[in-house]
Amino acid sequence: MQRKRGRRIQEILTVAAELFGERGYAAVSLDDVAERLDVTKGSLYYYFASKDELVSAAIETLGRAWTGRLAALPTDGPPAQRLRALVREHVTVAVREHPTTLRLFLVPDDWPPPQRAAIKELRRWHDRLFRDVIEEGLRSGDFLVVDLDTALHCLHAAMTQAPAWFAARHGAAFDQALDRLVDTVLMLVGVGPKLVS
Amino acid sequence: MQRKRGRRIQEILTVAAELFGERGYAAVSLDDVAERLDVTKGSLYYYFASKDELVSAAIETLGRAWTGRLAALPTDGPPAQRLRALVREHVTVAVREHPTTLRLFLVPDDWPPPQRAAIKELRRWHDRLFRDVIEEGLRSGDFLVVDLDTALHCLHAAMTQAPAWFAARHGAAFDQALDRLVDTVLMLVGVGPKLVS
DNA sequence: ACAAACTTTGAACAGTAGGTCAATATTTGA
DNA sequence: TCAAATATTGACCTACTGTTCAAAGTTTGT
Repeated sequence: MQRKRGRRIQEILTVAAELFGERGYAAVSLDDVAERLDVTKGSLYYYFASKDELVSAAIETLGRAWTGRLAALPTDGPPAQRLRALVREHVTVAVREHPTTLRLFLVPDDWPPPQRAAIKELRRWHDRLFRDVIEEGLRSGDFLVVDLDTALHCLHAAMTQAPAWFAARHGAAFDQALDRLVDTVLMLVGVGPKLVS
Repeated sequence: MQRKRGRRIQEILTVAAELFGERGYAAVSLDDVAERLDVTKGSLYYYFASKDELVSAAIETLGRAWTGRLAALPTDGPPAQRLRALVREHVTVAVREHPTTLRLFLVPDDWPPPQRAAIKELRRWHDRLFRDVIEEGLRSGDFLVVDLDTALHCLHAAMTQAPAWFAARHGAAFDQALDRLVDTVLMLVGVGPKLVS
């Protein structure tokens, strides 16, 4: 059945994304991937033509799922509420479901050129989602930034690093940390505690 | 002469820090390092006993120089001014003098255990510098944060990612971008444009 | 000028990497 | 049940890795 093949491929991609996310492209061998799947290296070549193709597919699958989660959030309501939801969802997905894949978004230079394009497009997608909300908030006067691009950079940086800080927190501690992160990054767009400059 | 040996070692460490910063530990071979130095791999072993020892030394040298630059900044004046100076210096050093070494501070998991300790201590040092200034600002009422640790995390994330954004900017464009970054991250501690929450 | 100290080389070694493939095992469909 | 399709193996190849080291080249002090 084609179904079965699809599932097997998905299994492989999940494990691959995990490993590459943990240790990076160069530090993970196909033997490593195969071992975690309890098969031998040769089997991987039955599904993927090369290491590059495997990692490309892993990145794309993961990115598609992630972007889908963010795009599924409601697009109405006040900008501050929407931005909070976006940040919340992004970090939650990162920490809870893909705790080891931050590297994909972190250091594009880590990856061979063929993969960089895919990663950059993924980042562009995410950027779009956040940019739209912030632009709306700026128009409505709910937000205030020094510079939109810079604010987005900082926002993205904070979220990308978050999984590393949150790795050790679970349950209530995680929720608490997430609350604080959301409130803190909202300050980047002028929402929250105020102070005269 | 011992002087000459010291200089040679320094040359090697500079090149090594560059390369490891660019591509990470696993992706850089000793042949790569040797090639950029126009020597053969064997020569490196005359100065360093192993790849690990070389990379350890590179990290330590770089970290010492960097921390020194930050610690040399004046420790008087209003907190906002001091924090601005710290961010400015940090990003300037990163972009102008060590444009390719962000990885050292970015993904500790990239490095073998022996090196992680050194990197973490380096980060602790940096954290101290920024934490002290922010704490002073909080006491004096100049700053306002949701949570000190979270604000520091965000600040650090933004600065660490900065070299990647700034890589393409030179001259006036760089200064402008740096200004915007400094103003933006200052919002994390409640300084700048205000807005009711 | 020359010997001692310092530096670099290049070959060699064992281990591991990505990749290939014929042989084998398993599943599927009729 | 049995042959065709699908999936997995494990041995093998070549290239490259970190590392060692005897030999050769270069600097230095006298």
